[in-house]
Amino acid sequence: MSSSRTSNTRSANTGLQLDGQLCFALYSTSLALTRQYKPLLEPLGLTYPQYLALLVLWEHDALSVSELGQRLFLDSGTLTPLLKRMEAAGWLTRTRAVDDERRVIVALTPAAQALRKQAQTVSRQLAKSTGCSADELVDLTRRVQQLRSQLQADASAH
Amino acid sequence: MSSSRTSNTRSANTGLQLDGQLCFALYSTSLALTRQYKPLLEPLGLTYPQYLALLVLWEHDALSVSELGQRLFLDSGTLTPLLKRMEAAGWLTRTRAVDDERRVIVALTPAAQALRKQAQTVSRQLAKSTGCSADELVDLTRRVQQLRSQLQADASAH
DNA sequence: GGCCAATAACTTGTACGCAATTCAATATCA
DNA sequence: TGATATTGAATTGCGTACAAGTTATTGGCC
Repeated sequence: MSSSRTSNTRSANTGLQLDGQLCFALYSTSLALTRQYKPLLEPLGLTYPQYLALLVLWEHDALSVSELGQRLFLDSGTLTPLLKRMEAAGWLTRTRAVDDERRVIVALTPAAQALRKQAQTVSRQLAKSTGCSADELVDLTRRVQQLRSQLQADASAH
Repeated sequence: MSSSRTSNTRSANTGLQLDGQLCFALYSTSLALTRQYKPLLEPLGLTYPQYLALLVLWEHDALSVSELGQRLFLDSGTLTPLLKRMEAAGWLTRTRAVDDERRVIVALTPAAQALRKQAQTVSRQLAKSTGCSADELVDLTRRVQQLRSQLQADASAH
């Protein structure tokens, strides 16, 4: 009667098996993706979070640190040192906004603009190593995004 | 249809939109999950990776560092300091194996064993904040796990 | 104008991840 | 057996993440 799931011989499921946890699946898969990106980004002198920042700025250049943070779901404590490293590497400039000197505007250099084409190759290679069809990728992405939205809604509800 | 900004639309997809990237969805959602866990684990004095280590050891106590690492997809560079902190906190012991002194066996203390019941509450609360049904969770987990397997297969085929 | 709360970014301290290296213990083989 | 290779942890160095606290600037409000 109280016997739980039919499938999967695992008896007495306490909800604490590592293998069954969505959280761990996302955690370990996200790290695996970063590892997959590394050899592709290393020749360009970029880390994965830095590449994400470029993705945002290629779409919309000249954002403030907090606007960038809203899109990446990261705060200034993470972004400030990351952006300083990217500035030192020559990918972007950081300048105080004239109308509001609290804001720091991040803008791409020509070097970063020129990098955009190579990045497409990186994205395509990654998509290939997932072994998924385009439709599968779109569907899975949407589901994971929806989960993120739900978590954020739940978090802000307290 | 020429260059310039915005284009929230799906036209001219170069594969470089942040929003469309599965990689970023997994990355940001994984971080969001860790943030969600934090207030639940903080009262127990645990971080999320430490909680994952406990999940493994609750299922199978007394593993070597590398066996633990295989299950968590983490290496000794990450685990050694993490396990030392957990040892200092009284959750586990680290002892050299008698038959092979290179191996370090990690075993739970009674305190960590006693924590298992409270952890079930944590897991259940998290599942609730995802807003997903049990079936949805199982399905999404399987898909993400499959993606992880595919990436690892691709990586080892380099 | 002067006071004060809010805001944006920066800083500090802790804890991961991971590549690369080091070190000790074990395994292999001429 | 002794030389050598391999293995398992630990260490080092760098780059995130993030909470908490600091500083400078701005926007009300009287």
